[in-house]
Amino acid sequence: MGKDMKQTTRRFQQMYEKLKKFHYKLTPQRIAILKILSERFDHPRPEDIYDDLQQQLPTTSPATVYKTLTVLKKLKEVLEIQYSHESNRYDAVNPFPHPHIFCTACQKITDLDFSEYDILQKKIALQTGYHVETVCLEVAGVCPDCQKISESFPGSR
Amino acid sequence: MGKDMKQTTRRFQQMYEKLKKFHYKLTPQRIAILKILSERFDHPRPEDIYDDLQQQLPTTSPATVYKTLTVLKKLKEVLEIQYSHESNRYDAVNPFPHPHIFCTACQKITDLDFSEYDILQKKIALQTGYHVETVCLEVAGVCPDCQKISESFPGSR
DNA sequence: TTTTTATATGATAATTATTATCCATTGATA
DNA sequence: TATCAATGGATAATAATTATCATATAAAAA
Ligand SMILES: [Mn+2]
Ligand SMILES: [Mn+2]
Ligand SMILES: [Zn+2]
Ligand SMILES: [Zn+2]
Repeated sequence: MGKDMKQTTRRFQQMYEKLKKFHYKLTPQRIAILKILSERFDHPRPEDIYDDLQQQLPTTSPATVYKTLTVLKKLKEVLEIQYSHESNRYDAVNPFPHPHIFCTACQKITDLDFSEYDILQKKIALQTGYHVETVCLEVAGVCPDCQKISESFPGSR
Repeated sequence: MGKDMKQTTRRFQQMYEKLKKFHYKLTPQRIAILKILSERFDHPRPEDIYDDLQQQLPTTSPATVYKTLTVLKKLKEVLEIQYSHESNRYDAVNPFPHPHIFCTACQKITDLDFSEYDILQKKIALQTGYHVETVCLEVAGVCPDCQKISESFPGSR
């Protein structure tokens, strides 16, 4: 069993227990969604989750996916990444606020490992006098892999 | 003439000249929208701009507001601040990318004067190897004024 | 185990911001 | 002033999400 597998199982169990603790019903639909969420490291959209779900429970409705995400959001078991007039993306693997970086070439969303993110909140609070609640840092650019490709095919974009 | 007035006039002229330079027609609708945009420091939504516009040109359509904003966006004369499933907000007073802070109590959006924003891009590029194109930093919290109010009325929120 | 019941599901409609379409109008140029 | 491509306005289309509501069901109670 790989390390990802262990992490996946643990996240599934954490979410399962959280739902139980707060007396939400553990329906087959919800259990399937939890499993999908715990296995997807790529910040899926509701429709991505719905597509996966169709494999197992073909009668499920998209509304159920949205409703389950709403519940998990309330319980802070999934992080919602909002995009204007595109579908939201969700991260249940790491549900705590963290920054992301989006590659405009290959469209991949990756957790941004930016060491200073955690102290940003304090710095901003100090400089502005605000009581800071959320710090949303979303970066876009071209990933190293895609830079290599565009070097090999100059002028292709 | 106050300082804001001078700044307002200058921004109007800058936008006006930019449109002219790129051979966009200077219609009464566009001129009115430029004036509104140059005067509003509060990051208005398209519907806010439309409401103001109704005072002067009551037959204007919301589509015209959207189309004009699209043009100004392309010319980098307005900054679009995207909100998921809420209206976008626009800043033509300072059209260059900059961070904002939103007060969750009074709903005010203010330019975040965060001195380290400009170097964020380089730091992230260095740490990740990405060619960074945009850095979106949007903070939410309670502004100093609203903190005072909630001290005077403890437990009111 | 059966009964009960509050909650969840699924089908569908509603909502909302934005974009697309299309024809009549008009600003800019000659 | 005549010309014409660009623009405006009315309206339809789009797309993600949320609301509604009758039916089904997980879980607690009997
Ligand atoms: Mn993430
Ligand atoms: Mn601003
Ligand atoms: Zn890439
Ligand atoms: Zn405030």
